[in-house]
Amino acid sequence: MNTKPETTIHDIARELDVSASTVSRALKNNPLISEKTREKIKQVAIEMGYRPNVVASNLRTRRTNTLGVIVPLINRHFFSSVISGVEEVAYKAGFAVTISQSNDDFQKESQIAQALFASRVDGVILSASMETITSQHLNLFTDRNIPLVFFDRVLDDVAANKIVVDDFRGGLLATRHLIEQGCRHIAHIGGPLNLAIYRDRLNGYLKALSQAGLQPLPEGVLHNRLTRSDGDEAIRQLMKLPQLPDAIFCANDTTALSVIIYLRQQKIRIPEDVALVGFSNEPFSEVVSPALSTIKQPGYEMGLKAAELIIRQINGELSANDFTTYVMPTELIIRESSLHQGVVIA
Amino acid sequence: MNTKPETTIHDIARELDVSASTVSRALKNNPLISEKTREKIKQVAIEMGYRPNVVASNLRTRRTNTLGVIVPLINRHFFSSVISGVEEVAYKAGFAVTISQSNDDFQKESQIAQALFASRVDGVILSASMETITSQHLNLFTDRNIPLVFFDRVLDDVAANKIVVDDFRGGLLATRHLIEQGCRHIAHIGGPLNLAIYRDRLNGYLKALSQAGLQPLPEGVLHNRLTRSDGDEAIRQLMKLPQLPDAIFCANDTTALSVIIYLRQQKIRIPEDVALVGFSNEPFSEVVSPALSTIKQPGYEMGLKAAELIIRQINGELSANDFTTYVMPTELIIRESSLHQGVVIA
DNA sequence: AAACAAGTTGCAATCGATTGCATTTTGAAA
DNA sequence: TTTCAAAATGCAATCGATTGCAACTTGTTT
Repeated sequence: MNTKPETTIHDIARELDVSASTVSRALKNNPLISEKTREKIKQVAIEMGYRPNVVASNLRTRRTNTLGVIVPLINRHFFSSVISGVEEVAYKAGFAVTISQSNDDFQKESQIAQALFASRVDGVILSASMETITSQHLNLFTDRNIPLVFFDRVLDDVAANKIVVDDFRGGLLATRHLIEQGCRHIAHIGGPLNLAIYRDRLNGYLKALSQAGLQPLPEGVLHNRLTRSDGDEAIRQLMKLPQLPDAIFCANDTTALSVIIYLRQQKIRIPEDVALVGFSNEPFSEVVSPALSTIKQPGYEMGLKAAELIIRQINGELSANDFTTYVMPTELIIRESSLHQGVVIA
Repeated sequence: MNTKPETTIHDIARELDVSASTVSRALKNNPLISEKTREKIKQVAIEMGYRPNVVASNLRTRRTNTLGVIVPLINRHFFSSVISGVEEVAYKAGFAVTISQSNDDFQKESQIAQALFASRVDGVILSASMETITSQHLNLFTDRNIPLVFFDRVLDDVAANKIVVDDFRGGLLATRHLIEQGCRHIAHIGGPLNLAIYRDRLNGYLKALSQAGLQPLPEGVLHNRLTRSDGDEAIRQLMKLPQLPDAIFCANDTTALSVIIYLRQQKIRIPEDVALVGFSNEPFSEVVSPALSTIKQPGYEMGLKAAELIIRQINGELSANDFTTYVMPTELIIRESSLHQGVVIA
């Protein structure tokens, strides 16, 4: 009933009257070992139900073949897509993936970093919390040359490979599109400005406006943590302004959804009275009514890339002090929420 | 520029002229060590930037403080919610969480099991793939008393703690509700019958019908893997039947969404012509148009429970051969897609 | 047959922490 | 001061795999 005893290389060695080193080498297909003994050893290993003890191996080799991933919230489509991509690549390369969520709490992010460091992951893939301003908590990794790859919510002051979408262009395209629809009083619900992605989206928005000779809506540029309730609060605030917005560019789909729900309640028409563009292309965006225009972010592909990069860094295939920021393409998806011609899904 | 050398307990021991055992005990707050030396040791440990080598500790203690989680698809709201719950509890208890996805592929599920086994996770939380029929691949764990907890897609023939929702009751409530709305020709798009949850949902559906003296729609009970395209195919098939359905109970929201989109295209009204109930309460269900009636599944809470159970098993707090199936409550959420009175969101 | 290189295998230390048991120290009682 | 239990510390083996170096087998070449 209890655990059957584990077979070790020593047991196999004893069985065949060879040394443990020979067994170790044979199982690793080391060419030093003759084919004959190698085959025999492998045979016996199977018969004895041997499983290598990776923990012992890890101790000796100082590698864990484990990647740490820190995201704000696992349970969020964009992030779970990235994780899915990371897992896919990591699995094929023989790495395990350890996931932790910061809940957008800097304190927890730091503690997770500690924990991952203590557990000696070989590399860390990270998207920062909404609260993250400093990067000292990551010195643990940078100090010891433990590879670090950022995605989406990257930190400017850390030298590392980074994967982002073209947030500036996203903001630009979204806003320009709204302008083309005839909107002139365009508000923006943005994220915290300590994070580059939200600065970039904001700047894209500002650029599109200035290119069209327009001003941002006075008091109409808000910044919060972009949750459902933040969005709710923001839209209430916007609808109290002396000059009402005729369009809103939201820095994520979640707040755009809050806007849709609130406006629907208030019988304010979308897009006729207020046009709307979000960011991220969450699954609900396509099916919400009205369908939400948004900027597509290739989460899964970003995950693939992040994993590829970190594994190459771990394997020393990438220069250790020459980092690149990979900009993935964004795409504006135009749906009902911003279409003034008013095409309705057939 | 390169990695600074690691401090070990031996370094600390040498520094203070004590033995490594003393250091080890002191750092673990072992009462054998006097408070005075304990304090001194901790002090020096901090000064020297000591970090315990968990790998060495794991080797010695034969524990990894790691939980393995296998889900069909990370990037799916229900599953990522469960993972989120697992992570929450695990983190607090000092466990790392390793995630893998089977992509609903039995082959991959088996390989993941192998990998988790090899990496010596302390316990495994699992929701089976659509293809999983046998459970031999899990003998690895059961043979060696490695705790296993199933959730949602459980396997009948494995003795383990299991967490499910009341799928039978879900199917019953959903179907009964459709009957109460006046529907008489109710179809069902279900999942593979090798999985108990889909059998239960089907049986709930059948029970509700028979209680009302109704028959299942002839040729109107389909089984597939419940993807978007499966749903698409299924609804096309149903709409070719001699007796058209006036309602459909879908075993998940994904296929229900396929149905909504197809019927919308065909200008078939929901719920007037065909009423609809899904299962799982995905985030899009609330906002799709028409809003989808569905059965709520408490994913996050299931994750919390799964983690709690497996950790208690690992710690030997639970009898090792006395297993329970925990049935979480389901709740019918009634929305537009099944409301014949036709209340529209205000 | 001697000599030597190439091909195989083994020895033993190492990775760092843990722990049963032995030993030493401390302090109080006799 | 002696005695002895209690308290504190150290010894050394252990967890299982890896690897530089030494040692031993082959087989080939003069």
